[in-house]
Formats: sequence, structure tokens, C-alpha cells
Amino acid sequence: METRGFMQVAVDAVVFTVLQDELRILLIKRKYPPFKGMYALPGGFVNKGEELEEAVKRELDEETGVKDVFLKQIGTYGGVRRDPRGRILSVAFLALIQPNQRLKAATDAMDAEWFAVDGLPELGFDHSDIISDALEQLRYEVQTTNIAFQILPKSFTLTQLQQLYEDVLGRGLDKRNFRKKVKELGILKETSEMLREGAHRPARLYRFVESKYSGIRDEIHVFLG
Amino acid sequence: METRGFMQVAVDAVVFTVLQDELRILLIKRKYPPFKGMYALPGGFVNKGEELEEAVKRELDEETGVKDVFLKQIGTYGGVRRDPRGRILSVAFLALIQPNQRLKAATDAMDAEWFAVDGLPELGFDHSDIISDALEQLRYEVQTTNIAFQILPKSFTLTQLQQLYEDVLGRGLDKRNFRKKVKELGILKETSEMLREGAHRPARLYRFVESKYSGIRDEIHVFLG
DNA sequence: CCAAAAGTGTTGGTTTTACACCCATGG
DNA sequence: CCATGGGTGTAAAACCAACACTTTTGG
Repeated sequence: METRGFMQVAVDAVVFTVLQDELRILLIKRKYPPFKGMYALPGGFVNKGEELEEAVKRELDEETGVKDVFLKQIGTYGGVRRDPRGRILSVAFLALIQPNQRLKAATDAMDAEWFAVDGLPELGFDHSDIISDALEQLRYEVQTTNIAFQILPKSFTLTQLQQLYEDVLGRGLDKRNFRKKVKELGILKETSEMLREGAHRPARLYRFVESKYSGIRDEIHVFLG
Repeated sequence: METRGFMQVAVDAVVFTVLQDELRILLIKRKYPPFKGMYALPGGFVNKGEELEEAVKRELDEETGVKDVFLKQIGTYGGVRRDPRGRILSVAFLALIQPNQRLKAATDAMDAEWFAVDGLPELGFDHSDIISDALEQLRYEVQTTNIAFQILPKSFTLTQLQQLYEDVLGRGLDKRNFRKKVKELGILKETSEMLREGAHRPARLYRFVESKYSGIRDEIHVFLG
């Protein structure tokens, strides 16, 4: 009776970023069993007296070198058989980082890599489920909050923003409708800078007006082209 | 090092039902410290080898006599100081039951009561936060899935359905618009029965077409008057 | 006959969708 | 001068919001 309810608790993170204008997820190659040779989400056990979010940040830094993440809890995976080593409850987080953080170099134990969302390798544990749930959550958030600015660089072109939305929503959006919508929402301000890259007209750079995560939740469904 | 990650894990449930055409939440009066005399959500520790949902169902039955619940996880509350007895992680669930289940009679230890959503008593722990999150979740679910049928009797009038939506969304809806919307969604079929109760025209009874929880998720925002 | 809730359509405004061409640049 | 992506408006369709009266019943 005195040990009722005790079990091992871990955290896992589904880290998204945009790399080469494409939405990507951070995975770690497992070099030891279980699931040796397969990939898995970064994560690990929560220490005594450590908040869940602290644990995620610590593990991400240790395992991948990634810092300054935005976190949002997506769910807890508690199946009795989900981990072959024994019962381990895992609290999963959606994590967003600004692009271009350098990853830790591969070591004997660790090897972190970015994967395109539609080109994921085989995953251990129930981590595919976790990733689907994270994507669904991200899809919701992107439509009801300004969460996107957590994942884009400080200034960005409208095409980059649209591409992010398309990647997250998994479908194409109309360029003119998208721009009209975004502009009349008043969440962006244009800068005086341009991005020039390649044999074509330069693109104006924009920033978010609100530099904090904030719900536009009163109206579900804010974006969409 | 060998005890890393071990902590006590509990589950809590925010149980909703409709009673006298009003949305209500099930609470338990605490007869012992901490928070003696205040109310709290039903819940308790997860047993060894027990799935989280099993634990919720067991605790609900033990503490309140409520059975046959529909469960949906809403979040995990892991703050280091959220329980004065020590660190206890709690996985919270949204729980819906059909109306008119009889509650267990009050005992020395337990005393379960239904409260209207806008007339809640003072709550112990972080249970007010959990209830707000549950309501937000319910608001989302009701607009994107047929979850409502988990909480209404098998057949119901359109007015009862509308009242549920109004309670959940916290605002009034237009009767004609609501009925039009609901009918063209094709999620209801009318029965041949009528509900007669009171000095007025009897109301036709309807049932849900799908008798399973199913997302209408492709389009967020399905209802609304 | 009265009170109470059930039931039923139309219209104007807003929002969403579909759609095609010119512009600025680098090579 | 050519290829590439940046940038811009309009019209039709779909959707949403506002609105009032008749019906059926019990007492």
C-alpha cells in the first residue's frame, strides 16, 4: 500500500524547426537496445524535484545541443507495455526552436539528426503515435494562435510563412488569399529589409507584431488560404 | 541514480453530465486534510500494472459510484509543489457520462455531489485550473466531433442538444440557425417518439446517427448558431 | 382561453474561394 | 533575354447572422 502510484516518469520532445524551407523533426539514433539502430524522440527521466519542462530542456540540451525551446505539453503516454524495459510513463511535449541551431556532433552514445516530416525513418517505442499527435496539435495551434513565430526566424518572407503553413497543414494554400488574410489580421509588420537570394525579385521581410505566444482563440480557424 | 524518474502518479477526472437540463461537474467533499472541508476532483493513485484509464474508472466507481464513462485525456499536471503531501504527478481526464446515474450515498470518507459549472465551490489543489482546461477541451471537442452524444441520453430533443451547446460554449445560440446547421450535418436522425412534459407542444426526439465517437475534424468549427 | 415551449424561412452581409498577369533580379 | 520566384485584385459562391410568427399542448 505504501508504494501505490510510484512509477518511472520520463519526458519526450517532438522538436520542430524549419530547415531549407522545410518542416523537420529532430530524432536520435539509438545505439543500444531496446530498438537499437532505430530512431527515437529525444527525452529522458525526470529528476527528483525537477519540473517537467526543466527536464525536457535539460535532456534536449544534453542529447542534442538544442536550447531556447518553446514547449507545449501534448499528452501523456502511460501504456503498461509501451517500453520493453518496464513501465515508464512519458509526458510528451511539442517543442519549437528558431532555425539554424547547431546540433551536437555525433558521439558514441548520441547521434541527433533532422528529418523531413514526410520522410521519417522507422521509430522505436510508440514514438510514431506521439509524432502524429504532435502534428495534430501543431496544426491546431497554428490556426488559432501566433505560435508560428516560435519556429520562424525573427524576420521572414511571406512565402516562408506560407510554406510553413502548408507543411503543417499538409496542403497547398492560395498565395493571394493567404497574403490578404495574413495582412488583415494585423499580426505582421513589414520591415524595410529585403531578402535577395537567387535570380528573381527580392522578397520583403516581415516580423510578428506580438513577440509573445498569444491565442487568437476567440475565433477558431484564423488562417487558411 | 537508480531511482531516477520515480514519482507518485495519480489520475483525476472532470466528470460532466447534464442534470435538469444543466451542465454539471462531479466533485467530492474532502473530509481530511489537506484541504479539509473543500471540494476536489475525484481521482487517486494508479496501481502497479494498471492502465491510466482503468485507474480512472476504478477510482470513479469507488469514490462516486459512477460507471460507463467516456474518457479523454486532457493533460498532466506535474508541478513540484502542487500537492502539499509531496510530489504527485496527476494525469487529468475529461469524463462524460449519460445522465441519471445514481451517486453513492455519502459516507464518513466520501461525499460526492454535482455542481453547476458556474456555481462551483472552493476547490483544493490546482483543481480549478484542471477544470478550466477541461472546459476548454470540451468546448473544442463539441465543435469538432460528435462527442456530445456521450453526455446526452440516447434520445433527446433539439432543445436539449442546443442547451448543452449553450452551456458548454457559454453563450446563447439562435434556435433556427442551430436547427438548420444540425440537420444539414446529417448527424442526427429523428425518431417517431415525442417527449411530452408540461403545458406545451411535445418535442420530437432524435438520436445520433453515429453511435461512436468520431471526429468531424477535417473542418474545425462545425457547429455554432 | 392562457401560458409555455416547439417548430419553421428569408434576407443582407460577410467570408471564402478561384483565378492570371506583370515585376525585379541574377546569370 | 530568360528563368525564377515576388507581388497584386476581382467576381461568384458559400456561409453566417439576424429576425417573428404559428402550432400544440396542459391546466
